Amino acid sequence: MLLVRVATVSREVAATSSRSRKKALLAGLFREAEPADVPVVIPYLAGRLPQGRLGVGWKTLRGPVPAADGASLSVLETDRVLTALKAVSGPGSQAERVRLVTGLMSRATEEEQAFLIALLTGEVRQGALDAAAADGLAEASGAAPDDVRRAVMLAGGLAPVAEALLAEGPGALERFRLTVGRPVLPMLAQSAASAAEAVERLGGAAAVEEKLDGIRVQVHRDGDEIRIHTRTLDDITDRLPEVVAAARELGGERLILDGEVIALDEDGRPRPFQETAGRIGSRADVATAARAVPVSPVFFDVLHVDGRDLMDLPFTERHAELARLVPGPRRVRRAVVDGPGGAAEAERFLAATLERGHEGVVVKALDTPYSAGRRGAGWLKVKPVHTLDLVVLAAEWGSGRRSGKLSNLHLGARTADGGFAMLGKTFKGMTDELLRWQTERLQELAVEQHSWGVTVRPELVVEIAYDGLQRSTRYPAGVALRFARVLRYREDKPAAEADTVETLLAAHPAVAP
DNA sequence: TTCCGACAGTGGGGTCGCAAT
DNA sequence: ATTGCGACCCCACTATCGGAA
Repeated sequence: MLLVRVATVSREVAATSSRSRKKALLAGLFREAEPADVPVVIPYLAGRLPQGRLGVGWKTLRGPVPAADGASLSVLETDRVLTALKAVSGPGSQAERVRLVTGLMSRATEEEQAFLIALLTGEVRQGALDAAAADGLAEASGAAPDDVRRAVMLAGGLAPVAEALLAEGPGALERFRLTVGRPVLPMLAQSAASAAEAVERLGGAAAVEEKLDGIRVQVHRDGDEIRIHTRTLDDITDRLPEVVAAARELGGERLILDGEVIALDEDGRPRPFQETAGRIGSRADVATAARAVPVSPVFFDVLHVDGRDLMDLPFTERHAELARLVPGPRRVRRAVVDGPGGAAEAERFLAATLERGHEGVVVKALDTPYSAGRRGAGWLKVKPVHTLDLVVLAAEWGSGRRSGKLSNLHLGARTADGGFAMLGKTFKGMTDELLRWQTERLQELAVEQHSWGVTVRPELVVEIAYDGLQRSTRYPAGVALRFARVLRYREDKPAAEADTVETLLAAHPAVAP
């Protein structure tokens, strides 16, 4: 198959807002693909590279390359070049990457170039990715959409399912079963404003579990063989020797466990997320990193035990197995609440959890199965929200559906000398109406136009929600906001009454520099 | 007919490893 | 030794389509 077919279909998918039309377009091309093309075409149309990321980003792709006149590049030739690109390393590798990319681009038409750039940067914004591709695959193969999605989730990706389905038909789906050693997409949680609201929404008995601010892991044990995967299924086994050792101490020979890895102090209090993340990101000298910042696994779910799949069982039953296999200190603390006092009890558990230094809680329905790969309504996370009144210092032009709108705000707090210190940026929490309004308002306040946006007179006050402070080397106060989002503008409030760096630091003494 | 679940898009800060400077 | 890029951790929120109610 020629690359131009994929590029054209991607453009057509992007052009329609109808999801059923997107699905039909994807299905059409899936049917058209030869068996040899399938492992490449399927990921391409889901906006992914079969090789994963290649070490090529915007900067590497910046040089414009004259486009080819006619479409001659095949999907498989493209894939061969990108496989070669992935293998490049060592001194001179950057020049070699540029050489390979330039060679590929020079053989591509303008439309193909645009698609390749989007693919390489991971920004194929066609309004249809994993879920749409799975549905398209179902339509193309005649399999039931739910069965395809389940197989994709169990396989950890679309490509193997697509190959089997298109070669053998719907019967091939039976092969995709939960397998120890093969990671499954983890279940995610929705958000709730309070523990009481979460209990209310679940309507009935619920488990309230502490939410640890670490790295999500899925641990597979097959006898002495241990594998550890992240939320995106990356294998990080080699970075976590102490977690491997801990997993060997558990009950059961063949297990799949879900949990969090976190750095704790001697007294069991959590260290800042930045320390856990730095430790788990360290690959070069694991032994040294592990001595400096040891981490612990803490589990909250189990998907498989010694030949029995537990994913479809109610949480209560899965947790009973977990308690049998994993000792208390290696399990997340929890309380089961029920009845009229349940909401209040959940709030008390949340308060106690925060007191111990943790991030919040996850409230879980007791009767729901493990919805792998989904943001299930049976898990609701609750974290405390802080707010500040900050001053807009600048705003950046948005992209995509926000083109032509001032979107990303630079946020400042007042300083002792009467100026403002930037604490971070945010683009979150804005409705289309608010984007329109702030674009107009900020243009009125603009003192300087840049290619990236505008700087403004520091007069507009905006109420910001955030999850906490983190240390920063980038911002002048030495701290930055974590997960900042807009709640509302405070036109009633002059900038002179906005919050100060001093009060912010006082509110987060543990993080203050 | 209205409601709501699921997806995709729009980007945020930090940290590490690696290559280039 | 420092700097810049890319990958990958953490992530919140809104708009929209289409099936559920």
